Amino acid sequence: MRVKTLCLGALCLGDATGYDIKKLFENAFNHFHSASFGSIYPSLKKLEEEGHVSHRVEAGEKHPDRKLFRVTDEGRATFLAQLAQTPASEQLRSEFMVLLFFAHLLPTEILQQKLAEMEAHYSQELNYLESLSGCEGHTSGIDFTIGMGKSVLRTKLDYLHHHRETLLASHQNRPDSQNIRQTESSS
Amino acid sequence: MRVKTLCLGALCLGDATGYDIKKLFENAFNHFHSASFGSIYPSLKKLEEEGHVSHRVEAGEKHPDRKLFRVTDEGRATFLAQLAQTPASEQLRSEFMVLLFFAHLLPTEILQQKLAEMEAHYSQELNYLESLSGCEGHTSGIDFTIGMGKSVLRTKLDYLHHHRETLLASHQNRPDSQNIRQTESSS
DNA sequence: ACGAATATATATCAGAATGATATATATTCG
DNA sequence: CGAATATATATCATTCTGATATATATTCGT
Repeated sequence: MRVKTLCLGALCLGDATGYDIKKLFENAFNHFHSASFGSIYPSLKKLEEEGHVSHRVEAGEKHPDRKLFRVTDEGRATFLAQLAQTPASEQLRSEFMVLLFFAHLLPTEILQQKLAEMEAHYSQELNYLESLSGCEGHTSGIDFTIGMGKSVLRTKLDYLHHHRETLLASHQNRPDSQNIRQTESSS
Repeated sequence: MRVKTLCLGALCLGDATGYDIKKLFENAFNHFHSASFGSIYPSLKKLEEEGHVSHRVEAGEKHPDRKLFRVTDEGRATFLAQLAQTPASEQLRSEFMVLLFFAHLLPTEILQQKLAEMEAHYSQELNYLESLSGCEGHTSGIDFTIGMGKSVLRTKLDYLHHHRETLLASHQNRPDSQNIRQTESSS
């Protein structure tokens, strides 16, 4: 889904600045999507050119230059249509699994360190999602994403705990574990 | 991790063409990474300019124009160093969860359809990973990624099965469910 | 009270990646 | 025997990221 569409959706929840939308992505969308300022601001510009949103400047009050965007009726209709047509899909991008894929090329101590690092990230994200569970005002759909996110993270942590030692043991005994430093050469 | 680095890693497993590398990403990396031809071919070009890989043309045999790439000693060392420095991290991009986040704006039947669609994808990917488990010749690291992938997919399917009906029920009873077609207007 | 760090806020840009498209041959399959 | 699929390389417009620039307000420790 294009960042443009995502911005339009964000504005369907209420008026917001580009900065506000970024914060929404960092908070509510945290565990399943992200977008940078470099895509948000140009998106808002295009949305306005297309008549999907309008903006007024809130100046003077606190900070200057607060461009508060609002979705138009036409923009709202467009978002609804695009949303209904968006296929349900997911794509994981895991540097962690790339590391595991090539783990036989790494020293065991580095592998150990990467596993610990990933575990820490998982725990941190689980904590975050658990803190979100406490909050009120969530729709049932949002609760579903949080609940699913928590279940997945618990599964990942469990998997890590149950297979960590086995992995490390077989990594240390892997064939070629000496060939990392000396590649085919008999120094 | 840059596609350039990923290509270098792929070539550390054996000589390959750009096409072969794409196939590797589609098969072995399937559940945790992807890359398109539009990034692979330019990456190989740059890697060669930098002296990390070399190539020879395999012509005549079957198809013409098979550019078979091979990593140089320097390229292998570079990849090992970059791999060890890569932080363990993961990023999910889920259109499915975006749909759930905005589910209150959709008719219940569409939501139902999206849930079914996602379930089908999960099942399909689980089947694929289970077929990979049967194969031999995997390092312990690769087995770990497959095992973790399977566990996560089973958790997602379980979550879907256990919360589907509850979500659908509360979606049908959500406030504003009539306001989707008629926005504040009393036609 | 003061300086540092952080938060609010917008904007641009180089570099990277996607997804589509073009081109061409070989193989498989009904 | 024609269609579809697989093999193979390459380019390009559009999109996105991550970094950088700019400026003010607030918070926090000392």
